Amino acid sequence: MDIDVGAHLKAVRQMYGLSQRELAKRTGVTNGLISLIEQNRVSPSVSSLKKVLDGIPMALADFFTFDPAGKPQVFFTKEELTDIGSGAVELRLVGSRLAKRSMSVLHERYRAHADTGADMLTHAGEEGGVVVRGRIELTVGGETRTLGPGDAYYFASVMPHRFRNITREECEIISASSPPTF
Amino acid sequence: MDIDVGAHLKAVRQMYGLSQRELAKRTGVTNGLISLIEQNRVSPSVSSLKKVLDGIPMALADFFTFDPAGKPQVFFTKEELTDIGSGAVELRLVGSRLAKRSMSVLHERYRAHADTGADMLTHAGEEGGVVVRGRIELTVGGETRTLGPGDAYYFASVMPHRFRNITREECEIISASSPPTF
DNA sequence: AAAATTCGTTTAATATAATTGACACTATGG
DNA sequence: CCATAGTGTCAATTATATTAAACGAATTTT
Repeated sequence: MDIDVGAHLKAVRQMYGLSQRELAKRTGVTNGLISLIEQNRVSPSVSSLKKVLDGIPMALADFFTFDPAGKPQVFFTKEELTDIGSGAVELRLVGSRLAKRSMSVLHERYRAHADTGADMLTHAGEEGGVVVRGRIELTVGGETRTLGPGDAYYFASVMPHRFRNITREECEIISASSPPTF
Repeated sequence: MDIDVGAHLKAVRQMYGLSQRELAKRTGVTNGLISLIEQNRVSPSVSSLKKVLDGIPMALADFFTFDPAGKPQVFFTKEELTDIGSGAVELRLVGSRLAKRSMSVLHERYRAHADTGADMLTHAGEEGGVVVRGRIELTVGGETRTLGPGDAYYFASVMPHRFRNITREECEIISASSPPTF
């Protein structure tokens, strides 16, 4: 098991300040079962795990993506964004590159004629963003469009994609990827 | 059950061109069980579902977010963003509210003195964003900060949080939540 | 202090999931 | 036409999840 279902459930339950019995009452399963699950002495059926999570409430998908980490930094001034610039494309990540999280939020700046390259990017997860300033040419899975301020995109990152600034002006984008790319 | 685990597994399996027996061989689970699961005649334990998905391979989280439907929209003009405005806080979602995805990417606009309310929000997942224009006062887990253009935030959404525009000018933010809030 | 809550854990009984080994069906080829 | 190998399903057995009730420890009440 790559995830410790028991510890995970316990963390989630406690984060919501619920006792095993309180949670049990809202869910239609017994407190004893919740105890056994949290000790990893049984592997709950999907249907009972669903019942338990319904009482929190939390979706199954959320449970398996949930990260019960510590207390990371919340606020970031623009100077505190970690710079992961690579040439003509300046990338500023919200939060540490190392911290465990479920997303990358990025402030991207494409200089004039910046290009992520012809050998299209492709990786796991999904990404989306909104253009804040300037114009960008985006190619996703064969299709190409030019987006201006206020325009947006969202796609599964397995689709080959490429960002090109075909103008003489800088272009700024706020984007997010899940799971984190950086 | 809000999701049909059986049909879901069948769709995933067939998408990868595997027979029940082929999949069973790679997973350490019997073909009979796979048959029963797909007919929804049993609710598999998390451990057995995990074993099955390992043979594909696919993570549990991916399984529950997976959408066996067609290909979604990638590009969005600002007019195509789906408006989910609620009074003084204008929210524009990238992509459909219904489509299955792993994030919400939002273009948020806080009118003068807009406030998400004193009864602090709290929900599953994580959210982050960057301020594009104006200033916003953000409270997360007891701590309060005022952020300006280029500043950013990132936190687990279970922490009680509140957004307030305490200025006379509009404030614009690009944000993302994972898993999707909307 | 003793009694009453509340907490998480445990045990024995029961319900259900999972395995095994067969079955019926389809297709392909000798 | 029969043989062989593929598919998904099913009945009986075994293994395991789940229930209901009781337990001991730690707090709170009176």
